[in-house]
Amino acid sequence: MPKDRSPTRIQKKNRAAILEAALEVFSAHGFRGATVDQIATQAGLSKPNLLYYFPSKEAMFTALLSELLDTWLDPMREIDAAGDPLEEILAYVQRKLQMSRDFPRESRLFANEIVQGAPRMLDALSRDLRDLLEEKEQILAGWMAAGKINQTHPKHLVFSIWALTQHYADFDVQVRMLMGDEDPFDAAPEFLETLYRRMLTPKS
Amino acid sequence: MPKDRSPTRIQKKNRAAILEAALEVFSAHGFRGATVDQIATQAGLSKPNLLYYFPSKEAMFTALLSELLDTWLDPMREIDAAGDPLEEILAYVQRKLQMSRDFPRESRLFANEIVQGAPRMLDALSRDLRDLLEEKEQILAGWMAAGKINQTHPKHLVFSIWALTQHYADFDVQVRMLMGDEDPFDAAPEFLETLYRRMLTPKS
DNA sequence: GATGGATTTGACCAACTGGTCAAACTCACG
DNA sequence: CGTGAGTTTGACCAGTTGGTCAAATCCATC
Repeated sequence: MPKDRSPTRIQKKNRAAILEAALEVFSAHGFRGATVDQIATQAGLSKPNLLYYFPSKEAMFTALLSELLDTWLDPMREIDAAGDPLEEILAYVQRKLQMSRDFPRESRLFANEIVQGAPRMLDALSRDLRDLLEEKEQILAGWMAAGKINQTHPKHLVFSIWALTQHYADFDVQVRMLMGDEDPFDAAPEFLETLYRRMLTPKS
Repeated sequence: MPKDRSPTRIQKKNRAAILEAALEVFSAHGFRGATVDQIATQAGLSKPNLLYYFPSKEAMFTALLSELLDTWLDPMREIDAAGDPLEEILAYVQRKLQMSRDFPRESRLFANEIVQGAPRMLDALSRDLRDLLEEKEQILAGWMAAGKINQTHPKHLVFSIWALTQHYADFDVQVRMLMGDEDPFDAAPEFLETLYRRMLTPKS
């Protein structure tokens, strides 16, 4: 294992290559389904070399998670209590959808883990996600109480945004199989905008 | 492997026990993450005995899939072109939500497989699901053209129903972690009814 | 209650997997 | 350049896993 002094040029390059390869392999096969050898091959390194940089397969996984979770939650952090309620929500939906388009592997990494009970992620989630959701839930509830958007269950509203946007990344093969030539992401932005606009625009 | 004559009492019982155990284990760990030994223990049988009834782990998985897929698609088959459009869709949403509540393991089994690219399921899906979706899509498009429900992308509408309802089964641990004591399925039916009613009720 | 097919299993195997280690190699720096 | 820390790897190991097989046991039928 490399010393934890300031990382050398080589350390930086190899750690990055390993995490990139780990993302590729873990997101495609899940933790159990991925092998260290697969990751090594993908990274262009030998297996013992990987284990020189990370003490174990599990350490690669958790390092990857903690690196990604922050970025993953950023779109939600941007929801601004001072902004226009409906537009804030619609913009969040579009940011989240864009994440599914640009980072499908990250989405599938989380999906894989959560579907299987999130045994290696629940701690991180309850640490980072719980408070964030609570905060934004307050904002949504405030907007509803003020009549700025239609009344509905704030938590379920957030879940629905997650479900609808991540579906395009997590179930990509199914969606593409059923859509044939058409790119799902062509119509998705408008579909979701319409859905949430109709759902949330208060009856004047 | 038992003869494929009419199955004996014991064959019926053991095949059922194995498939039930396989559902439990595959849905929790995915195909690669599940071991034959786990399934055997869960079924109360020995490992060689499992392999007497199914030639391989893969055979157990595909047998399970083909047994479940039909039931899984039933709620969609019930959509009736002759019924009241909005009520037909709302009823479908509720049926699908009920499936997530009553059969979360089945939902997670499919989710696990599809997230990983559905290597063992894509054939079955494109055989059974493609035509069914196309048929119901026509019905939805007809309703929209007739002004019975609001205009929107029919395929994305169906995807949204799948995403929203299955989310409660597939991401169960996350949802429950964030909802604390409250049972997600208490408010979900009303939330989804409201969502689709607002989205689809045509502007009079 | 005998008998032959159906069922069950302990022992086993080869392949795979995560991880170790000592030896070899590379590279920044004086 | 020499040198020592940083990096890489071939060989290896122990545990796990899917699957086999011959022998043992069970059970429906006559």
